[in-house]
Amino acid sequence: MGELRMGLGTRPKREPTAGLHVDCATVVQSGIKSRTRDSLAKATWKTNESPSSCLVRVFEGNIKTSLFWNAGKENPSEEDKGLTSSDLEQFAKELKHKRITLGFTQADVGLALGVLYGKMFSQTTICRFEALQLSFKNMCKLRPLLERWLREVDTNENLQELCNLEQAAIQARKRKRTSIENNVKGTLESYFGKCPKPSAPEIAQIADDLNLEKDVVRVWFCNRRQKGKRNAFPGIEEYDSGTVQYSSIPTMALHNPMMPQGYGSAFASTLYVPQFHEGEAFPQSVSSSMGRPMHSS
DNA sequence: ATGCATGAGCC
DNA sequence: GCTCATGCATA
Repeated sequence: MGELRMGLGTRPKREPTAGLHVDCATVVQSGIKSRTRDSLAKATWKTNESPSSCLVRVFEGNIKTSLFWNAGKENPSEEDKGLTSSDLEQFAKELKHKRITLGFTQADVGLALGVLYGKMFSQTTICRFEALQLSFKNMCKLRPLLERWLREVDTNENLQELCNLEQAAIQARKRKRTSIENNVKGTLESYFGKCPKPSAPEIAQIADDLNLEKDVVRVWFCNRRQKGKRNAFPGIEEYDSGTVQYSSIPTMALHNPMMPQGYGSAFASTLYVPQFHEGEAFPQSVSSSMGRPMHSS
């Protein structure tokens, strides 16, 4: 059961290299794999086989498909290369449309990727993919997998059951989440406006001022920077870390003359803009006039 | 849908 | 100690 937890219960470790500690050769020889997708799940589901043993088998199948995934990684031709942002934009729409049409949730899709290809993703990631809120590179990387799901989901009636199975194996993992008050967030934003990359002492100072833990502040800045780059599809950046010109947060994200045409509304709408609240560091007008036009779904 | 957190990889 | 990909937890 230890192995099972490793594969399905715990967060998948960063990709290929150390992710799978099971002897793949052994698994490959077991000859279990592809039948999984056809009838195994449905059959075992109804035959009283314990979920765990069934899952072990599903997992074994995954290992082989993950080999496929790993192999694909060495073939960058399809990744960053031929993909344009409008390709991605269109694909994301198609994905979402089909997903909804077929009655799948974002979580279902993430789970399905795990079941089918051995690389599971969370609802969060699928959501961000659909909303084009991942980095360009990340989008390119995920697209092939989702594309395959798009094609295979039609011919795979057992998918839903497999997903249900897998879901049952996911145990609740506890993690803390600090909640930062809105006014404090506003202050952090203003600090960020002056300096998006504070040094350790500066972080300590800020933490002290705001009565937060240093780590919380550090992570907040990391996340804030990442958010600024999240939609950094070629040509778009919220701020230029090289040319020190941070001073007025709101304005920098405002008009972006460099916005490539292909990005259109979807990208503009996902470009992050700080949200300020009443009585905070920055005038409401700036952020509210900017808003996020149409957030689908 | 999004905020805060984690961890691998890198400098 | 940072970036980046990713996800739990929650609004």
